[in-house]
Amino acid sequence: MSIQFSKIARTPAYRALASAITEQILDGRLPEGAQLPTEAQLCEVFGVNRSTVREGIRVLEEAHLLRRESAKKLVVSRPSTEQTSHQFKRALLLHEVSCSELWEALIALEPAMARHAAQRHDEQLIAQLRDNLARTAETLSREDRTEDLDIEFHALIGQMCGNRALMLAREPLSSLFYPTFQAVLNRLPGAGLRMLEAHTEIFEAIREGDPEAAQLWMHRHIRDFKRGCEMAKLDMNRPIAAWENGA
Amino acid sequence: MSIQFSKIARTPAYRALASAITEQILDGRLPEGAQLPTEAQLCEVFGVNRSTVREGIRVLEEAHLLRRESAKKLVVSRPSTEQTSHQFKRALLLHEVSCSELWEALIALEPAMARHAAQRHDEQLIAQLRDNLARTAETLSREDRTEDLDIEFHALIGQMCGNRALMLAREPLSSLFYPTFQAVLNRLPGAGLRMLEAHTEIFEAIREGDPEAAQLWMHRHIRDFKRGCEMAKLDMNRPIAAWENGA
DNA sequence: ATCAGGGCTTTGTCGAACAATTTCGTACAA
DNA sequence: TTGTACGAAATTGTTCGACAAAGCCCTGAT
Repeated sequence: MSIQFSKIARTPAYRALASAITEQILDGRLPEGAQLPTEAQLCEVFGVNRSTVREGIRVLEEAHLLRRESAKKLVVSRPSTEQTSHQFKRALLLHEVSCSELWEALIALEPAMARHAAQRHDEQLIAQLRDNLARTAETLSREDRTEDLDIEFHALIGQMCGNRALMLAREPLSSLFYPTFQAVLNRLPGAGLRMLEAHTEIFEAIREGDPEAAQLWMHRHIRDFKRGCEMAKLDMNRPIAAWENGA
Repeated sequence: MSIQFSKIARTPAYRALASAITEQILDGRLPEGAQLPTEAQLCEVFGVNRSTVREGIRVLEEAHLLRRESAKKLVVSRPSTEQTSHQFKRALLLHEVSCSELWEALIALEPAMARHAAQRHDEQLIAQLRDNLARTAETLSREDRTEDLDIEFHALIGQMCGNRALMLAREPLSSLFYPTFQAVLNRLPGAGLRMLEAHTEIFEAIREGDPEAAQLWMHRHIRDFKRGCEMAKLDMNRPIAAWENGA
């Protein structure tokens, strides 16, 4: 019988350093906002050269576990919603996920979020929603950037439902849909008005604290959108593409 | 009137380098699998020192846009499902998202996925599901690692629905729920059997290609799980915690 | 006490070097 | 001609040392 050997794991020092710090962050020994030692001190602690330390820090910065607060203050951080959502978006983009895949995910999430939003009463967010509707009505007459207000409307509902897991999952999907929104609104004359009507119904349901109605109208709204895509002759099976303001 | 100045963006060279390469990857000039020049060549191209080049590469590696294929072969990569899902999980963990938030997201996603799964006919995945059920039945008598099989069952349905957006959103949520599954199964004697029954119904619906039934049973299954948490006296408002095998 | 200035610290970047390992090319053997 | 083994070159991971620029702190003058 022969002895079994497994491959020797050759971990570079910069990676070992990054892992060591990551571990301390994840188990709470390094809490959010804690300031890290200087590069020179890290050299001593880990017994490696500054170049190596710096490579390790790059890794952690990109993972958003560290960030620079000022030019020479490196602190422990937690990945922000935007950062996480940005990573998610990029992955979906590179995998060339199709519009229908996105849409199927949205129609699962958005109605649920509207439902939860209706169960909360946040006067400030209700006011923001009202304001959003007013601006939408106004821009409709000018045929101008309506899609931005659509995105905003749904984002506000996301905030209102107060569920970070849902928010984190929804935001990238919604934002990747932007070019499609744009296309539908441009090609279908009645789409903007129809959108405003649906938004209004959803808003009313949320304001009155009626989860069922909010969910139902949101479901209709999203379903309608797909119909809009079909009427605008958009190919839902084509992969989504990045749009200028953020990939 | 005074001239307005905006802050001068002082981008470090390693970051500029990372951005330049990222851009080329995102717009397709550097396709998946393409091999990058050596560090020395990158030094020449960008006119910076090798240390700087290396810091830039670390950034891209951590973003999973580059990976080492062999020790000295650096190729363009797209973030894998596991990598993206890992980032997502870590973010949810660090933000101390509560069990009920996770659950609300899952009950929005899982039934939709079961529905889509029932609309496909993948004999191989159906066979895998059948096998999973058999193993679940077997382990039930031994009270042994049933939670692993639960995770696997839902993952298989995720694969079956064939929607990568849904899969990417669901996987981290499900996996973060692991310790909770475990707790419920340990504390509630009948929970394992009840789970198996629900899985069986879902499986049958999918096998018969009945989307409505698949969705309905999955919904019941997830709803039941919350009930299980309540009966097991688990506090759903407590933040989720990492479990040993992967944070 | 407040403010300005100067010195120290720290980061970003550079250049050069070396060990270990991989890859390549070549010469040799079948 | 093909296959193989050896040696050389290339490449990465890492170290050391250095310097400019920018930020921070302390002190001294007002």
